Amino acid sequence: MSIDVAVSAGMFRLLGDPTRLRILLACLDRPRPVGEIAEEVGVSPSLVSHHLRLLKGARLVRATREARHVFYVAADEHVRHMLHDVIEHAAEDDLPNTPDA
Amino acid sequence: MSIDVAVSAGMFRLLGDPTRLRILLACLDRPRPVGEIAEEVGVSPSLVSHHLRLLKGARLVRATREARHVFYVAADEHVRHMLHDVIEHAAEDDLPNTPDA
DNA sequence: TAAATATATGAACAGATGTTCACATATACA
DNA sequence: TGTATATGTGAACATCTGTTCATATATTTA
Repeated sequence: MSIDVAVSAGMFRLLGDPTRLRILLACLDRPRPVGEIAEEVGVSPSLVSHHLRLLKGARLVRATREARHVFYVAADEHVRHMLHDVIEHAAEDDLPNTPDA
Repeated sequence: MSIDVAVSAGMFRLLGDPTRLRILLACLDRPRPVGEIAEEVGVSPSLVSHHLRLLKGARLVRATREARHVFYVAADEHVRHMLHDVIEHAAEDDLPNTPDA
């Protein structure tokens, strides 16, 4: 009945790389081909492919082949919601109440 | 107006280590002293201290000194909510629909 | 089949990261 | 002050991880 910390930490670790997080954000709302993601994020298609493989392995994205292109999307609403949530937290400006250094 | 990906990724990276995640979970609901956390997680107080410093630096926990002990708690409801959310996602059993390897 | 486009993969390297250990600091009490 | 308890810190080390580069696979069209 205990929480599977390893699995949760694994997910967090994947989201912990800025490049990989940008890649996931790039295909958060609609399916997008690897090349397009690579352009938007500003890295090589090869690197995007590497990262997408990890994200797919963790079920954070789904892949769909269509002709020469492979489209990737965030796996489900849960992923979208989670991402939205943390981004919101990160967006909070530094509060003035920081008592101790 | 763009998302601060670096900050979000930084938070995720911190949560991405199993030991550190366990430490945060140990003081998620109520303030707890370092030694107690160390015992529960099963690691040295030194290591707990190292990790708590990082968590504190990211405002994921708050520290309160009380006599010889220093109590740590999850910083706010946002952190608690976020953690709860992802753990829930991780708890989802492997779905049977895994089309392609 | 051959060529072109799109994506995937493996090896290799540099840099980051978690852990340990020894020691330092802080607080309380005799 | 001196001792005991609780926590913090720095260096050192082994391991992990992101990135690059070359190359392989897949798909379409000529």
